[in-house]
Amino acid sequence: MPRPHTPILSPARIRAAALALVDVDGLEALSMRRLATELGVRAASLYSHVPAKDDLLNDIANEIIGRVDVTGFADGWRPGLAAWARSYRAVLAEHPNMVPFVARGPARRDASLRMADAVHGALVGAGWPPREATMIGAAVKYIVIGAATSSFAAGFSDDAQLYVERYPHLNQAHLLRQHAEEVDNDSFELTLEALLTTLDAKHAAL
Amino acid sequence: MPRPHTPILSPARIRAAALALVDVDGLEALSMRRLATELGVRAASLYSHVPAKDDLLNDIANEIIGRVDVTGFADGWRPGLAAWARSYRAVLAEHPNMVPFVARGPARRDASLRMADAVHGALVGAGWPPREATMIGAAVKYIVIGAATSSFAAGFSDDAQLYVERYPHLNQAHLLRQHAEEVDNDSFELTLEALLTTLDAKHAAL
DNA sequence: CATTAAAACTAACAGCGTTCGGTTTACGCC
DNA sequence: GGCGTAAACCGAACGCTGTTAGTTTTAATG
Repeated sequence: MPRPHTPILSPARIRAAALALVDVDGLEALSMRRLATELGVRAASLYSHVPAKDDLLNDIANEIIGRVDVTGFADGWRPGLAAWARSYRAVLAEHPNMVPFVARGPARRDASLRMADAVHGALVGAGWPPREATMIGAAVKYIVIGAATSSFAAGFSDDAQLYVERYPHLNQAHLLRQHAEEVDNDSFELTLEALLTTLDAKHAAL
Repeated sequence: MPRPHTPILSPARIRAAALALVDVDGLEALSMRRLATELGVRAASLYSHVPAKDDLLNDIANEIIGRVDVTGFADGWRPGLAAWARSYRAVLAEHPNMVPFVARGPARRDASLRMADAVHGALVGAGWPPREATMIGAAVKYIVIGAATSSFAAGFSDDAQLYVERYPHLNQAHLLRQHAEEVDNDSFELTLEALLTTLDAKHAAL
């Protein structure tokens, strides 16, 4: 196939197809050949638009992080933190298969730095010492990344018998999957609220 | 090479070599051929002792989780939680390159289930309702996994110029790497203490 | 209209996980 | 003590992977 009238490929189109593939079939299902097939093209053609698979994934991760909302800090550091954390988690939850990749090498990516810059700036502006601000940003990130990576309940089996025998205290564990989303959400909120409450006290004592 | 006088390989020796390789060169550097070379053997020979690469990694992950100490609950639920969380984090910190793998598919692995069973049992035994106990276990896991995966400060560059220009609030970020361990530790402790303090209040109100 | 460059292609390389079948030798059994 | 079995290792191969080189066709540019 020669050069077509209008280009079949573009970086944006490749990213979109790759993300769709990852969302549906998982990160390990993404191969350049399969991605090319999905786009009606051969693998080598992708390299006219994307330097390498890793760069492609990095660009996608950047795009995802860029969707995190940090505008909530206009209402103060506390509502700002809460809104940021929930938006962060929601954005990751839309692409759970990308989370392992997004969680790695956090800085360096422009969107991550912009986000960190906005958060740090808002906290320092609200009176937090820089070092505290750094720790607060890290703490929220831990909770969000942890909640996004290890969606707790999802890993359990539905098979009741498996647990009753060897793990007596987990005798209700087979029910977890049905309430997974709710349990995960409540656990996240519990952790986040705990942090915010502690920070409230700390900020008042500044 | 024929059958040797004393076997060169064993599952335990293979696991040890694989973990050493991952620790030194990263998860993606682990290939069956390279692992075999490290053991003075050819790749095919490994399959007499290990069903597949994925099973090997799962066994290693299981071994790692098995080292987490849950005996602290003998002193009560609060010191127990604190000791468990710190041990959990310390165990993961010894093998940071394994964390992405360990964090996936949390249950199913025997050691993970034993750990969850011990924690859940201790919490329920201390008067926490089962649902709260589940959430508390999940919350601690979030914090530990989050702290272990996204060692916050490590991702920043040492190049000051990079930050000053485009991310004004991160103008001290280039110093982070030098204090990375300390910042990470303090952030983890901050989050954990926040959770424990909130749980204290909740437990008193039961 | 000639030239350049873009966008796709085919073919290939090295490395991957894994399987098959073969060779040699240690071990259990009579 | 000899023998059969199976353990332990090996070479070769399959189909997959990311990536590169070189080629072909055509759109865009002077």
